[in-house]
Amino acid sequence: MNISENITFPEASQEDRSLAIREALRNAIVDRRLAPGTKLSESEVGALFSVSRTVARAALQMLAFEGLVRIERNRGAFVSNPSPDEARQIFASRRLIEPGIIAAAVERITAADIEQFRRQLEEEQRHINERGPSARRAEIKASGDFHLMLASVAGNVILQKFMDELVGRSSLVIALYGRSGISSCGHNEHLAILDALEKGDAAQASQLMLHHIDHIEADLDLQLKQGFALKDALALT
Amino acid sequence: MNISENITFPEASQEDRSLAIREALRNAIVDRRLAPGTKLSESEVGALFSVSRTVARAALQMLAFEGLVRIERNRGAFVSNPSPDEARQIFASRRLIEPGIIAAAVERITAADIEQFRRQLEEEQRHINERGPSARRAEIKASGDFHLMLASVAGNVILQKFMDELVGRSSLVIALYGRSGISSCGHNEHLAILDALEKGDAAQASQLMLHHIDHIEADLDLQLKQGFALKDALALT
DNA sequence: CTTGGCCAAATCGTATGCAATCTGATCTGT
DNA sequence: ACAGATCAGATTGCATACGATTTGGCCAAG
Repeated sequence: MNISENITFPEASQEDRSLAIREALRNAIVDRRLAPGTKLSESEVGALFSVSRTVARAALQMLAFEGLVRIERNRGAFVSNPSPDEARQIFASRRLIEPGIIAAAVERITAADIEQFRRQLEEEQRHINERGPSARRAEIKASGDFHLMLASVAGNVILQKFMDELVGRSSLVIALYGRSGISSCGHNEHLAILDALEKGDAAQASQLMLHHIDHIEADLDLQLKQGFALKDALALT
Repeated sequence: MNISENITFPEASQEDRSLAIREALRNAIVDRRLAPGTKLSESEVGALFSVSRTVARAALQMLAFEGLVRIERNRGAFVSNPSPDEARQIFASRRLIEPGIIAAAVERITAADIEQFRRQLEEEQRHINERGPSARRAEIKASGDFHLMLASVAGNVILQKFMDELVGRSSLVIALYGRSGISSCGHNEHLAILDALEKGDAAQASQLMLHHIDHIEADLDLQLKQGFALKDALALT
């Protein structure tokens, strides 16, 4: 039990490396640095992170479980290219789950939580103010984080896991089908939801959340891309 | 492209073997042939199914994602021992999701679906009539299958996946905390739900489903086991 | 010039080997 | 006799090796 061993900085890399790779790839996919359809070869991923194919493979399989990549037998892993129909199912699922999360969060939220939410929303505002593609990525990510924090406050780990998956897939869908202009309006809705939460008004917060999800989905170009779906049916299904 | 190659019987075993192992272990866990806390060593699982540790490990990791096993680093995989609190979260999640599934299913259910449901419910009834531990296992499984069929009819693959996980975990919880006597009353509730679905009455079907979930949860011994939770905090948490 | 089949390169699926870590049993010193 | 350290056995984490499958290009026949 050498103390020196424990003093080594909190073994960040010592942790499961496949988890770190999963996280890095997840961010890259959600940020759209990795375009849908991109092939993620096991050897390539392994080489990028200086690990063997074994651990790269584990990371890819985790992402496949989350729906962010699609694995075809003997062919490899590809960044998911969710169809418009899948996108609608994602938002339908969120409309079911998020009001329940609100209801649970209202019961448990603390003043400290609210303070943290406010800081998070300021961060979000900052990303909205800067323009440019990388700021837009950060904006999508920050917007997702708001919903994840909410799920965390709700205190139901299962719903939290579901929201993890749904937010990741939503970010991918927004990056794919989103129109750039209007998405910033979501920020005000986040603020309004937080205010309702602070007042303890679960019903209003739920209503606001539902409208918020509606707005996000309405901001997508799901109909026009049907011709697109035809094309990538030939290209990569 | 030899035709003879295609004629070879649909390579059922040639498919991913880890998926088959996952399924087998999943059934064993849900049927309670594998008790919570049981260690699932990679070598042991591999030997049982005549595969290498690699594929056994993949199966165990999939089960860990579903929450049916718990993997501790450098220690191995164990059958999950969900806490009463976790059980409550599972049912809270189901109360959110299943009414939404009902609403979607009402729109899409066909006469053929209803016919299939009726056959499934007859099967369920048969298991209830026989007594004995193996019949009880089959009863729990059949009851879960009803909910899974519902999710399948709803046509939302994401919710379907969530329900897969929730039903599996519920079965584990029921096997752990369930009182044997009353659970058969669930069958009538399934019938009532199906009737409401057939009439196209989504509101009533949702109400019935919520009550059904309430009844399942009320049938559990979640309070008394808190002393138990203390004990297994020392034993294997 | 087009079409079909064949072959090689690349990639995946799986088995196995080695190092690291944990468990729990023995041994020693007080 | 008991407490704590040490060591052996077992098990996991990871890397690598080998066979299987797919892919894309080349060559030949029509």
